[in-house]
Amino acid sequence: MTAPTRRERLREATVSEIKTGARKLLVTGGVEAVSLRAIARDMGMTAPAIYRYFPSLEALVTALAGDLYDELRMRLEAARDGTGDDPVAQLSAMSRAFRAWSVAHPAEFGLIFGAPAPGLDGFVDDCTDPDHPGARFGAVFVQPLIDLWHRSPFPTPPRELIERHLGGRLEPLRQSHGEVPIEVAWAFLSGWTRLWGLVAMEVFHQMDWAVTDPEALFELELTTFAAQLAPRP
Amino acid sequence: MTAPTRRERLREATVSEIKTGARKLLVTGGVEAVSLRAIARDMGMTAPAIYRYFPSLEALVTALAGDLYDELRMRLEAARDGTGDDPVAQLSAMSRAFRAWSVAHPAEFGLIFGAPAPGLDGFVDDCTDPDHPGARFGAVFVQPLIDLWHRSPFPTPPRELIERHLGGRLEPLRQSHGEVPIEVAWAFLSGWTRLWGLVAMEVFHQMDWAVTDPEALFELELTTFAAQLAPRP
DNA sequence: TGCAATAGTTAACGGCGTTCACTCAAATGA
DNA sequence: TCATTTGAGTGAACGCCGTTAACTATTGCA
Repeated sequence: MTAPTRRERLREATVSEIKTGARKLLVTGGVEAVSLRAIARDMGMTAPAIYRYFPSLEALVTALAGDLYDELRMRLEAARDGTGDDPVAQLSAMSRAFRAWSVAHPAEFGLIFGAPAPGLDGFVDDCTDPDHPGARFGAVFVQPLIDLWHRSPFPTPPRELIERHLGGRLEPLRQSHGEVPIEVAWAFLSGWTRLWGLVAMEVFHQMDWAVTDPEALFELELTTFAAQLAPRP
Repeated sequence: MTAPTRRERLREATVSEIKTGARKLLVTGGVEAVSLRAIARDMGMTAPAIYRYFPSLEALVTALAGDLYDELRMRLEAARDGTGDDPVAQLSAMSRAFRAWSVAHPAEFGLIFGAPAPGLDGFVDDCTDPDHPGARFGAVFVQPLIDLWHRSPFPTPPRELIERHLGGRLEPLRQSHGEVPIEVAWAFLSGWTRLWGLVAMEVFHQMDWAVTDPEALFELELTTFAAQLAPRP
């Protein structure tokens, strides 16, 4: 581990300048506005120069997506750490932070959570690797659920029903977290799906036709979902 | 209302040939593979000719999206009509049909339910119009829920909680269906969000890292959700 | 028969990703 | 110190793309 040379520092700076330019284009014009020529133009360079840093536009977008996962994950961790040690409160804070970031950054949300561009399939497929930014992100929700389960088990569908449907099909999830009770695995999947669906529908404007204040619906759903995590009677 | 002239018939045929070509490209290469030049090439035409039928590529894609909404809605209606008159059974059948179509047509799903392309914002915004294909689609789920509610009310969050959060914010939904009890409006939003989220996560490969058999998870969620629609004890 | 509308063409403009051959400055090593 | 290698960046080119403009040929109708 040696100190970075001058060249490495310059290179690093250029890489992040490219990413910054790409993100600016992403925000202002959507993913299809991200072009090597536009990035280079904004940097006072020519497009082929970027190939010294990324092998293709697609690779650049993939790298950007990874950064966005990390940024979002850190927001959630901050929200969690800024809350007491009640798992339900932590999960609520994380859910609000997730929605807040997503609503504030719709283009970025669309990039990492929307329909995968044909070329990005490789990126999302590799999510099986626990070091993948996407997997690291998802994992943030698992630990509080495990804590909550051990503290006061919440109601779930009957264990044998979960077993029957998901029995051997959760290896990926369990591998990344060691001992995950199957009820917790179910709760994670069910809860993350609901959270993601609610936020994605808002960000993608899929419920404008029915609701004028998506945040109100979000808070209502969060309230009822948190109530379902209360200990069984 | 007069019979279509010969010219109108030819024009109609060309329009649908264009759409067919566009869909083929959508399926094989994703939305970004849909190009006027490729469509025209496949038809033995030149690209500018398409401008006699659609004012822009974006307009063509928007028209295609409308067709897809209609196609999907008709699948759901067929599933509903092929089931008895038990609303819960109808809703289950419709949910399965929704997942089946979506999984079988990921590119089409991505077009109508994914991140709206910057230019398509107008399309999704106009969903407020009840004649919009998207609104007509969503409406299919509402009637069975109303029937069910009148037959045997299902458990919901306390009415005053719904009122407080969603009180005046459901005009669009209520306008399109006249008398919709607020509990039904909540159930629709909550249920549709869960269904959409679950299917979208599968189609967008957002849960490959955790689950190997998405259909199993879907059936489990469907089972538990249907159970929640049982009459209150 | 003649006129107007329609469907199609070619050519062109500017933008895009990407490749190739090239230049020039910076780091390296004898 | 000086030659050499490495790396960053340029400009031209290829083949895509959407879109516009000017133009031609055909169809339908009065």
